[in-house]
Amino acid sequence: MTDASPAASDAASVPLIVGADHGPRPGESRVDADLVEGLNPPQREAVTYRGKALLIVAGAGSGKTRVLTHRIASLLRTREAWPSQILAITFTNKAAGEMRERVEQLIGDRARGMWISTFHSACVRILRREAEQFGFTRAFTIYDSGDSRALIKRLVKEHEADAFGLTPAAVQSKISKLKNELADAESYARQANMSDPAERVFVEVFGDYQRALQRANAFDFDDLIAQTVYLFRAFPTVADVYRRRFRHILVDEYQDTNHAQYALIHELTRPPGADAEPVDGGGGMMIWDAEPAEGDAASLTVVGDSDQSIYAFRGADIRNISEFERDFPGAKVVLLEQNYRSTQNILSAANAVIGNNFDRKEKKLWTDVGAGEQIVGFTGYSQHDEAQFVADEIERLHRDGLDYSQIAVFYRTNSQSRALEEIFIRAALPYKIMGGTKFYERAEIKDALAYLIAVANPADEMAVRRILNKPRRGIGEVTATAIARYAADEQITFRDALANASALGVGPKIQAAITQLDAVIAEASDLMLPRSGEIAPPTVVAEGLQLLLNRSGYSDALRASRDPQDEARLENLDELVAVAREFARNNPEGTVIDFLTEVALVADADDLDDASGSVSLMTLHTAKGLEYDAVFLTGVEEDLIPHRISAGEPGGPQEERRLFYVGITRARKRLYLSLAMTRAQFGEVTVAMPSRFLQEIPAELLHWRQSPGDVNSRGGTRSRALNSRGGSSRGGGGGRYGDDLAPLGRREPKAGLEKFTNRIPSKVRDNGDMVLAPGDRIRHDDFGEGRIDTLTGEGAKRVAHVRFDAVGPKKLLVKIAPIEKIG
DNA sequence: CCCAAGTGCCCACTT
DNA sequence: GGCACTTGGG
Repeated sequence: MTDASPAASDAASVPLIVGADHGPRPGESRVDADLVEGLNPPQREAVTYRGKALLIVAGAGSGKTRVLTHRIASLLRTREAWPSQILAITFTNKAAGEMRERVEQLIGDRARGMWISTFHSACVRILRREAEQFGFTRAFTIYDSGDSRALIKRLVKEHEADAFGLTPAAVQSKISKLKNELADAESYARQANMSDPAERVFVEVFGDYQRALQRANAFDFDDLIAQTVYLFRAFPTVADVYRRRFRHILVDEYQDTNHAQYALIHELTRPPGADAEPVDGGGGMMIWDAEPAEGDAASLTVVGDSDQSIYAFRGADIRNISEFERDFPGAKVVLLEQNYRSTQNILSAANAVIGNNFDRKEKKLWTDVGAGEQIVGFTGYSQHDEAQFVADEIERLHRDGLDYSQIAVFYRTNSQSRALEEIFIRAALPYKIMGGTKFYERAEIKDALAYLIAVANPADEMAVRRILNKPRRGIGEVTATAIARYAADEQITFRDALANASALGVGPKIQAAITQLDAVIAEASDLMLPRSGEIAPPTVVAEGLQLLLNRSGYSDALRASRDPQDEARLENLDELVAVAREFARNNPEGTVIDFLTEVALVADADDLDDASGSVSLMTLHTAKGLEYDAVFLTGVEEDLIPHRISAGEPGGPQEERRLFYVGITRARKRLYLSLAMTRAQFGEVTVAMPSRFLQEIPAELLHWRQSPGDVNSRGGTRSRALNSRGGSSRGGGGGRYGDDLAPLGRREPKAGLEKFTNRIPSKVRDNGDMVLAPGDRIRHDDFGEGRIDTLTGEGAKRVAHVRFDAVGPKKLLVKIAPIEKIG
């Protein structure tokens, strides 16, 4: 950062925004006793410290949310700050909601007016206010990754960029990375190697992309942050408005901030007036000019834990937190190490695992609640087996009195949820998939939203193009191009060109269709866009949406369809209308723009509290910040965690370890680590190996119900089975299995099947080199008799396609299916 | 311009 | 094993 050398920055100083009639009284920094009661000394310090910069290094479960909320509450209660002077940034909307709630619990209505939101939401608020300053309108659209991908795809095609090896995905990710670094097409071009044709084309696409966004009056996700930074840098007086307003800035999950977010925080914590033209006018006339507040930077509190940094893939820069003290000389650092969440066994496992990351500040979580249960390990034969174990164990926990809502199942990749779901449905276990809500990504929902955007932001050509032929109106690519050309010739927007269908030189039928579409959008606009001065009734968004869907024929087309899926699509649209109604209830003055903002930014909105009574399923990333009595960490396999793709990336395996660490530390009382020996991927069965992270857990902490060695073993390897407590010998590799990771394919039939007394023993087997041919009859333990149709794959992956007499066709992995040849 | 059938590619994580 | 995109015939 640049010089943060506020003249006044000693600890007790109080922000000095004193309005004429209201404002906090300076000089009070008493913190009410109840706000520090029950806090340990470092927590207390983190709540009461008053200085310009505070870093709270908060280990997992160390009560950081409590500290943050109490800190905010104390600032408000002592009147050191008004709510409107507080900006608290959280990582998710959900976390923001919870924080607001908890502050309100502490101090009631006084909390109203705080900005507690994500980076993205905060930036949208700022950008909507200031959009006119730099060529946008406050009705701008927010493009999600799908939207920008569609746009980039078109541009890549136009530039024939794929000829240079530039795929849309690669271009998108490169642009995103650059924006997170605050680079734009021009600045990138200046330092790019422009003799490389691929670079030249990329720069062109990047530039076109940005111009297209501008023309569409739209920002992509990354722009929301970056453009706010540009705005502040280009318009110091605008920046000063927010610098004067936000006197206390608090940032949660600071380890996951990227450079743009870091820069934004720095812009906001610069002393106001430092780089502004002195606003003239004789002095004293400015709203915010009550004080010699010039030169007084806002106070900054950041909370984070570098061991939980898991978003490097989207530009998170761990240095933001590790170099905080250098960025903010004189910063206070408070370390929270006492854990109030988990048992010592869980913490010891977590400490042991994360200790393998080099280049980290030593930090050891501890608790005084005692050792607790051992961690339970289980190796399933397949992912279904593994899921069955999870389901059975959950049922047992539930029978023992644990509520479903206190149980969570984590996995590395979203695709792993399928097997779990299948088993859970069969077991009638109530579950809910958190995050990963694809609701707003469904085609019909995106279509409906595009209709709304066509009304709210007619400049957004992408949205209008999207609905042009939905439902089918006979308007294809040719017609769309004609419209675009006409719009360009006449210097009007694509949307306005629809009003002049007769001038397009298209057939009468298509003309009529265009005119009809234009009329529907116009009618909805009349309804939904409040005339100046008027405030539309809150129901107007839901009504307008309904109108658009009905009058456009969209709903009718789905109703008339014979595709059974279209019924579900209709239901989804009904749900969207219901969301709009709910939105109106919560935001009586909410406009269609506000509604679109919410659905664009709140992807996981649905999981606020309706997970009650259900087991929660989610990715490890989604799990961050949450906690459960019992946690199942599934798919603990090489290539999954650490993920295959991470292996080649610098810092990849370390980040994967942190992810694993995050998963472990979510558990309060019980932790289960499970894996499968085989896993179906891309419709093909592959052999899995135990994750290297498993051997980083001290053997005495982990009790294997069924170890990889148990499933895998045959004579001679058992003693080296992974941390095997069941194994008779622990000699040799000391429980390590580093050289014992050969896929089970090469195993021979083994002795000692009787040892698998715990679960599904009949399925744990190895058929060795059973030779099968099409036409052979076999008997399966569960499916009965059947006949082999075909065989595919080789070796351990050899698959038999079998038609069973009783249950029909099935695919079986020959190597290990519980089958025998008959006849 | 629309549809059905075929093929290629893919599945990291998210605001 | 599933989706997105292409292709060829109405």
